[in-house]
Amino acid sequence: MLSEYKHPYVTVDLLLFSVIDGQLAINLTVRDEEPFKDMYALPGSFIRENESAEGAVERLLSDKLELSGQIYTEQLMTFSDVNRDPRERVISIAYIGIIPDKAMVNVPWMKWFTIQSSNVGSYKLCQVDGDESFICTCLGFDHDKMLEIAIDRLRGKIDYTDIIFKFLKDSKQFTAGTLREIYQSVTGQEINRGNFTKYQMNTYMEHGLIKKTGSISIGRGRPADTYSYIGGDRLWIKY
Amino acid sequence: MLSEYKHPYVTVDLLLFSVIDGQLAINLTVRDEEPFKDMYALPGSFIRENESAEGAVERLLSDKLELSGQIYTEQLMTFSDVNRDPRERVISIAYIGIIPDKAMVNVPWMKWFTIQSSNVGSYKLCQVDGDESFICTCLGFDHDKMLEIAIDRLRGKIDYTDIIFKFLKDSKQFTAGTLREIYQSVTGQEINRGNFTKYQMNTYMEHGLIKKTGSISIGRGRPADTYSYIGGDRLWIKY
DNA sequence: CCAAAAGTGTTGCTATTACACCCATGG
DNA sequence: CCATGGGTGTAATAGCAACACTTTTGG
Repeated sequence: MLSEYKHPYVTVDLLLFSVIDGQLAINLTVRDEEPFKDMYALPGSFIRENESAEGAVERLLSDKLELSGQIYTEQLMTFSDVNRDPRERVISIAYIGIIPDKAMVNVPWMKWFTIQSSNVGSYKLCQVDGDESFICTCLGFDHDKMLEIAIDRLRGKIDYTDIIFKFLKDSKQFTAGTLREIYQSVTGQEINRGNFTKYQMNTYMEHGLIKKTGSISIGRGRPADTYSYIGGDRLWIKY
Repeated sequence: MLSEYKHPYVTVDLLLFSVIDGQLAINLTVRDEEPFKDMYALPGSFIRENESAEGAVERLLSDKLELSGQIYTEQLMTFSDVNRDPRERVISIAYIGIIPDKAMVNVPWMKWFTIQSSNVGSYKLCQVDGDESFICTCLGFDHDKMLEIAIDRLRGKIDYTDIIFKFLKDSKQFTAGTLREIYQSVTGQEINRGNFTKYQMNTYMEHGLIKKTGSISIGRGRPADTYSYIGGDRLWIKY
């Protein structure tokens, strides 16, 4: 015995993001039991004896979300308020996850909600593909707070890391326009098209994150240069 | 019972920083029992049933470090590798703390070590006031990793938050030179004196973090304008 | 009077922004 | 042939870094 105190439960909670129709979106599940029954909340799981928090997140991704393959995740922060779960003392380690396509989550109990920045510090969640398209203003537990912090983190990191590329459906073949749409969806603000193509794409290239493929993409309007993400795991720190 | 799995121990570990003689320094304690007996490690404590992680950190500060009053702390991240403690399964939530003066810690079991950036990703720790002034290259548990991450965090945040002011011995009366010394100690690189006074101090003022007191500080050379920190709790996000 | 420490000004460079112009395609 | 989307150029501006010069004190 290292300490005489009762051990808390420890869980991981996952904030899985994607971009849907030009808007940042989060994947939620409706709670089917108390507490917070019938409210939406983040998917989560208890950490088992023989796994790390990262391991629990991986298991959560494959078991509850039925997502296979490599999914980008990073730790957000840990929430430990004594009464954050009304039943028992539960400490939760929150993780951010990013997937490029909402269709990758293919289980009926998970729903996508687009995130609209309304007032400062609060968001409107609007269900995607919902027959009802209802608006959700409040999540179970302290998941509202987690969401706020996670969005701040995403917005902060999009300028000096390579997380933007985790949203790409095809990271080996994409255009500046595609990347710009993601950028705008995450930050919630418009960025000049010409400048993005010239400077942002150029900076990515200078840092060895992407390269031009040489081929072009066809569609409406002038064909666009396509790029390929080659930037392994390393971060890109500006300057 | 919410889950059938054995609960892990949960602790907080504290990375308490200060600036000593123009160098970033960290407060460590020598371990008096296994594992890692006689090695240096971060001070830590188990989280009790009725307290949050923040509460445990406060208790750690007052009980083990005998620090009273308001100390700046922030969560770093959580470490959950299954075997990070060889005895039992222990998850640790690491916190960063900052105090302005090494003399505030006044217990014999805590020692200060200045941090010298040597190669990339590794640091040399050199004991302060040590009769021996020995060099420590390795800490117990995964505390080396925690230290690395914490230093990165400090260096990253010093440019766009107000943590620099937490190092000030007297936040109501300080000079640009004092602040510049802290800046250089934390980042480990020199910054031009004139520019710091002109631009950095000006930017702090424009963001309402500090104001000129009107009085001047005397000493060798031309008296310096003094400033006062007025920036409450809020962060300062550049631009 | 001189060294030390501090405030302030100048200059050039770089990054960012806004905007304009032209290009290549599909319908 | 024209709307649409994409590449590229230009000019103005803002920020940053290096450096020089001046100011005010203590010894």
